[in-house]
This record gives sequence, structure tokens and C-alpha cells, in this order.
Amino acid sequence: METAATETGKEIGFATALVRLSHLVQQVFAEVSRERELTPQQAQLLCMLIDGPIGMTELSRLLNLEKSSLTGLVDRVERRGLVARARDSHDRRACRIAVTEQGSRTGADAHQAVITRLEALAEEVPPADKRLLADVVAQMLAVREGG
Amino acid sequence: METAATETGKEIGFATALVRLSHLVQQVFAEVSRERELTPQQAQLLCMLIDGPIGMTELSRLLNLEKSSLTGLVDRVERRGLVARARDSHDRRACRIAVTEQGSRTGADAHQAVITRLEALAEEVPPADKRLLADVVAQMLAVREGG
DNA sequence: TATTGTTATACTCTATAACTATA
DNA sequence: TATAGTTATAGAGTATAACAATA
Repeated sequence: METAATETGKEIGFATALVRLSHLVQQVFAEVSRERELTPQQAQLLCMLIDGPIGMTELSRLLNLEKSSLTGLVDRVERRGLVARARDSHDRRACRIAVTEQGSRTGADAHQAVITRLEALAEEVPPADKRLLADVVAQMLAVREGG
Repeated sequence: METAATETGKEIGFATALVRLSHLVQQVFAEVSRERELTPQQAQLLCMLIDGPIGMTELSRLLNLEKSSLTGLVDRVERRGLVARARDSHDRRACRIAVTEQGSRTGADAHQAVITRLEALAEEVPPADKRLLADVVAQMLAVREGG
């Protein structure tokens, strides 16, 4: 079995490490969201829209959510003035969700805070190890998408 | 900036890799839970109890949940016969949540399925890299707990 | 007084099924 | 017919505040 020993004597397997890491990231994300009076789902939505507007169907795929669930989520974030539905110029059934100016600020700010805190937790990790880890992640994501 | 290049030309930073990895783990966990007709939260609760009974206060700390939220979660899982509240022999205010036999089977099964699928996604990753990643995670968790 | 856990309340999140409008 | 998105409904998850029982 693959294990990792720490100075505290704990040993954890590879998959267990991934699960723990996931919890850690979720906690950081929850903290950052809460400080901005957002739910984690709302913050995730904003972060997802930073690079440009996205339609509901594509968003539901990216967030792994049913479209009907997304409707409500977008409703609540729209009600707070952080995103807006815009008509799609080529398909009158469709709409594109875009961040407002305030939503853009909040989303970028939250995104940066998450990055900063995660980097802080890895302050002592050598850059080469970080690069390797990012490579491993990219590889796993490729497997998921390809397979 | 720390970046990682994949064969598809995508480059992602270290912190971004952690966030993506977290999503991946969450998706795997959601799939495994759903196949067992559990919510991710319910499955997580079961997994948490595999190694023995835990009290509500400690559980709420481990799950990062308010105690009042945990009450409902435990209620629903108890109603399905997967866990049971037992009196604490030394403190009559407290109770300890324990898995039932069925809950134990379901929890262990779900846990194993998550491990198996994550390992499958990392099939091509060299063992040495996996160990390194587990070490890095252990180190980050230590920072979080220590700081 | 402090701690353990629950209740009451109000939202948010989520899925399923049925629907409208457009392609 | 198929697709984009919404509505209706029901249940699950969550936090805050107030509470009961015990330490």
C-alpha cells in the first residue's frame, strides 16, 4: 500500500490524501464564501463566470447540477445583483449568465482569496513538488474526461 | 507562477489544481453516494463512524457543521436504520452515534468504492509521485491544524 | 456557569416530473 | 422531434436563536 509518513507519525494512503485534501479545500472555500456573505455554491457560480458569460445548459454541466437546480441558484444570485441573464443573440430559447460589475469584483476577490489561502498552507512545499502535484492532477482530470 | 503543462496544452497553477482536484473528489463521492441512495453528507457521516462511535459535539467539529444541523442529519440516517444514538455511560447529557450493522456495511462499501475509483483515475501515476502527493497533503493538513 | 444536545424557524440547495417556447 | 430553460413540488442540508437537561 502507498503510504505517507508525517513527522507526527500519521500515515495516509494516496486516495485518503485526496479525500482529506478535498475537505480542506472545501473548508477554505466555505470560509471565503461566508466572509463575503455568499454560500459556497453562489461563490462557485461567480468564479465560474469570471472568464465570460455561459449558458444554463453549459453551466449545469460545469457545476454538475440539474438545470432546474441551477435556475434557482441563478435566481438567488441575480436577486442580489451579482449576475444577470442576457438574451442569446442567436437562439431565442437560450440565455447567457453574466456577472455584473459587483459580481465580477466579488467573484475575482473570492477566487483570489481561495488561491492565496491554499498557497499559504503550502508555503513550505518546494516549488518542484507543487509543479509535480499540479501535473498529477492534470493527468487525473484527463483520465476522467477521456474515459 | 507555478504552472503545469499537460499534453493537451492546458496549464494550471498549484492552487487551481487543488481546487480542480477537490471538485473531482466531490464528484466521485457524489456518484458513489447516489448509487447507494445516500446523499453525500449521509455517506460522509457513515464513513466518519467506521472506526467507532463518536459524540455529537466531536462529530460536528469533524464535519464542520453546527450541532443543530447535525441533529437533523443524524435523524435522517437513523430513520433509515444506518446509525443509532447510544447513551454515553459517563455523561447523561451526551450520546454517541454508532453505525448499525447495515450502516457499517454501507459505509465501508462506499468508502472502498471511493478509494478504488480515485486510485483508478491515478492508475498511470508513478507510486513515488503518489507518495510525494500524500506527503504534501499531510504537510498542508499539519499547517492547518497547527496554525 | 458551562456544556451537550435538541427544537423552532427560515433559507438555500437539489432532484424529478411536467411544462413552454424555440429550433 | 429535440433542445433551452422554467415551474411545481418535495425533501435534504444549513445556520441562528432559544431551550432543556446535566455537569
